[in-house]
Amino acid sequence: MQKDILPVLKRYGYKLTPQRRAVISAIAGSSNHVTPAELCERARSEHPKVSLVTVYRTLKILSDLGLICEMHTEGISHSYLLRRPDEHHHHIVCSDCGLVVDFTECDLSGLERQLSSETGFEMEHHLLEFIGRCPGCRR
Amino acid sequence: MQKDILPVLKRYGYKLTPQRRAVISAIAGSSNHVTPAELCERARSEHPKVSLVTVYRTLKILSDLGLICEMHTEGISHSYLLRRPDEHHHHIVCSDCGLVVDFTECDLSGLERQLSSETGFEMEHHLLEFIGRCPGCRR
DNA sequence: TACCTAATTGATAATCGTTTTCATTTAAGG
DNA sequence: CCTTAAATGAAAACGATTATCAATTAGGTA
Repeated sequence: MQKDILPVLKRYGYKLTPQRRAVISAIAGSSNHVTPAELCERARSEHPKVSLVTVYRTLKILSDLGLICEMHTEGISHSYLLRRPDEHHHHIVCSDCGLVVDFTECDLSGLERQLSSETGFEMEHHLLEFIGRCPGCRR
Repeated sequence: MQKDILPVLKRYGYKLTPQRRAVISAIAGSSNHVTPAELCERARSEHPKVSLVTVYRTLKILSDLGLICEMHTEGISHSYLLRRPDEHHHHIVCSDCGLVVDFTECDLSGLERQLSSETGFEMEHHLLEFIGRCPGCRR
């Protein structure tokens, strides 16, 4: 997890401050999507002096490097998740506890081809997310 | 378009004020998704005294009645589109001009069933959106 | 047509999430 | 160690959205 992230930051010339380590460790240790405010709280349990501003800045870096996914589930504030599979993938999100499971076999190429020829659109990308209840929350 | 919307509002006891008519006419007359601020501007061309607050309130009503779709494309402010097909449907959005085309044939039931059995999730709904360039913007 | 009343409006202020500013601190290479 | 550019946190700025409240108005009723 962090073992993968930290060297990447270093390679790009970012300094490995305790605050950054705490934020990264917090997001890497969560299998749920988290908002910046939640992430800040979790990071503080590891390093009490993490400011929300630093959380935003760290998320910006991770996002620029393609290391996190922004979730599309509606809500007031954005939420993020560590990018786990390297490949193109999508998410299944539990509407109850927020657990996120990744999946990579999205075969939308047929639908995409059909819609392209019907509408004349040249597709660039797509956005797919399943929302449901995870085994744990179903009892 | 508006011909469908106005009676619904009336049926639910909402008053048909000139401001509301202007907002509804503005969103009904657009085949692009619009932000509240854009909608306010367009509504003002019909009724100069439409306040942004009223736009937000009207959007809230339309949303509660299921008459508009909230778009998932990232951005600072939300954007909305009149709900055109009654059925379950999704959108193809032009990344250049914002044109939105609806489609109803999304056969995700196979994928959904497969993912359900693999993960144990009980699916509630899904979110699908294609982003591409429309025929006009491709020249 | 002329009220009546509850719903609606707009101005203003409040709120929430996010970004910028800037002076101080610090990681990390020499 | 030293040095320096990068990173930090506090505070303020900012943009989108929501709440407050007094004044206006749609639409039913006398």
